[in-house]
Amino acid sequence: MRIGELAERAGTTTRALRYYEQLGLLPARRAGNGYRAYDEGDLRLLREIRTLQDFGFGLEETRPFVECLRAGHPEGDSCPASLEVYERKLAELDDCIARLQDARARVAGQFERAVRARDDLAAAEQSPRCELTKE
Amino acid sequence: MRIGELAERAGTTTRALRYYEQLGLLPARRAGNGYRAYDEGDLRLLREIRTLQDFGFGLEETRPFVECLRAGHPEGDSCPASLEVYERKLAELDDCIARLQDARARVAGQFERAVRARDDLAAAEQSPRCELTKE
DNA sequence: GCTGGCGTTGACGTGGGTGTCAAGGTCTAC
DNA sequence: GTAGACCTTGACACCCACGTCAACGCCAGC
Repeated sequence: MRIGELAERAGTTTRALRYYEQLGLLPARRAGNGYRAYDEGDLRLLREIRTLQDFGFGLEETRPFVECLRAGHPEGDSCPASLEVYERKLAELDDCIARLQDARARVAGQFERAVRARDDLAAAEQSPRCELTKE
Repeated sequence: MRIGELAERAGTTTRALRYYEQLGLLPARRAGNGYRAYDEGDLRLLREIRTLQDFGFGLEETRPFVECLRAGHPEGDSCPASLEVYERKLAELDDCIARLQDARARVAGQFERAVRARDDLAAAEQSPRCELTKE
């Protein structure tokens, strides 16, 4: 299988595959003419990479999973190193979510305060009868 | 006030201030020698920028707030354009949080499945008495 | 033999907010 | 006058996962 076919079957691009090879993540054998040659195992590895990326993993974080599969294990997450990446990722996600929720709360607070200020001002301008009732 | 003093008082760097000027976000007057000259009003604008950045706003998103202040309003969020940015940001944060929570759930699911698989395998290896009891 | 569709490598661009360096000008203090 | 702290502009570096383009090689079909 050549690069174009693999890219299509995995739903990615040839550019990405060349990049993965450059990182040493998905090295390819070469045919006699210099073309990259892939097999079904590579497709499996590539699908593992894409799935993890979809979860928000960086490419380097997918490496333990790929190497685990390449070592012959049934799943990419059958190895301790992969489980550690899961744990690190969960902690990272929790931290990120917490920070975003904090930011959201602060922005919401500012927004509500600003809206109240605007409405108060509008009310004051619309009813200067307060002045009249005082007089 | 020159650039170094303003940067220090706002807790940022001269590099950032030059960048903001390049964006037209915080233009500076020039002294006779070509040095940038800032006043207290600029410090106020800069603090607005830093506060919003702290909330996760991009620099372009701070522009309506800065222009609102520069137009003489008491707060950066006294203008409708600023309120719109708040609303857009809240929607964006909600969307981002939801996607992260979804990713977190999926990773957690994978993690738990992988741990169970590992433990099942360990249990099977540790007690091959099943074989003996069969015989 | 020629066209078109594959493949190859290499290099630069993207975005955001700076860090850092180079090569110089300006001001203050001694 | 000179050292040192400040300022100026301009330019390149960073991160990440590629997109895009250039200039070329390989191969199948007509």
